[in-house]
Amino acid sequence: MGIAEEIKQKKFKTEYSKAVVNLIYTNSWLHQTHVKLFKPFGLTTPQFNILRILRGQHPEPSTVNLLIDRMLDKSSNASRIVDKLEEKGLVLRKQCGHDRRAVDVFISKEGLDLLSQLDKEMESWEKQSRKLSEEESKVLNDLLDKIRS
Amino acid sequence: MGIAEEIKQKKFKTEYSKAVVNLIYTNSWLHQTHVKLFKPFGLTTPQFNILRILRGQHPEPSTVNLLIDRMLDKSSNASRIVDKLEEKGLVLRKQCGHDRRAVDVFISKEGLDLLSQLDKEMESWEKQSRKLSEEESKVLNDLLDKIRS
DNA sequence: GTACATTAAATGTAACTACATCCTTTTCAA
DNA sequence: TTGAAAAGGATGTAGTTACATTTAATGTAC
Repeated sequence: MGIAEEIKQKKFKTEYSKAVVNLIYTNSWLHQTHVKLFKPFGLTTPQFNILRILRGQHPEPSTVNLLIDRMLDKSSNASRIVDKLEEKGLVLRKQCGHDRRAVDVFISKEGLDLLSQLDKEMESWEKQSRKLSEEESKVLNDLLDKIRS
Repeated sequence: MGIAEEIKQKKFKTEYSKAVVNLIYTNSWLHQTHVKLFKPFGLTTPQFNILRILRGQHPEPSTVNLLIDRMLDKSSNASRIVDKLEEKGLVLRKQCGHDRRAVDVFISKEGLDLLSQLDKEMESWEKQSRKLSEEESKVLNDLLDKIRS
């Protein structure tokens, strides 16, 4: 079912304005599936995102500023997300050696273990529900990059 | 700049998993621009979305359930968004004639006027910042529809 | 008609986001 | 060296979302 039927809007002024709506709608759809996927593991989507960035840096630490810089959703509060992850024992905070304003954030063993479980979940979800080929995905990536350019 | 450079993630397992991240990131980018666009008019993005649905139905009313059904972001609370719009005089609520549980929501003259102002803003924003042709937009729409299929 | 399930919407609440402000440390110009 | 500006992060708060519960009206089986 196309976006027009989905939200019962018959006409769009241009294909582009339809694409803008479609992007928002598809993102919302995707977000719902992620929420359902992460919930059994007690993680929200921003928490998952931060954990993945930390793993990307591992074993090097990340400062909070680096996390903000790389977060997908710039609007959420990195400092407080790290609070939550720390409470759960998934990350560690240490004062940075050479700049005492900065904080080094590390992913813990528990964090890495949780992520590797989630990797499996994500992978099997992708396999099951994936509708695009690699070539189609490549085209989509190029178009999305172009929108923001 | 492609998504990989943008969030400094060098490698993705598949083009599809890259597209998933790209979709989230691009949506966030788009959301920021909408927030900036609507702010001078005192509207949030869900409020704008609800107003547009109401205009689509106008002069027929919409029930709250219809709004929920068509909202782009299913997670937000339609009833409370209508509260805000009502406070601002942009919509009216009336008890529905033949089902007294239901509420008919109408867009007001003020609401229509505000939207037509915003239309102009949106249009000039689209003209300025638009990077995709109609054909490219069409391809994007098809791919997004396919992801959700 | 009466009881029970269902539906439409509103509301309570805990958590989260958005944004401003604060605190501490660092930088840098005079 | 010292005082102002800037940077990194934490925190306060108002508003919003997520989700469960409540209230009221309708539908339905008996």
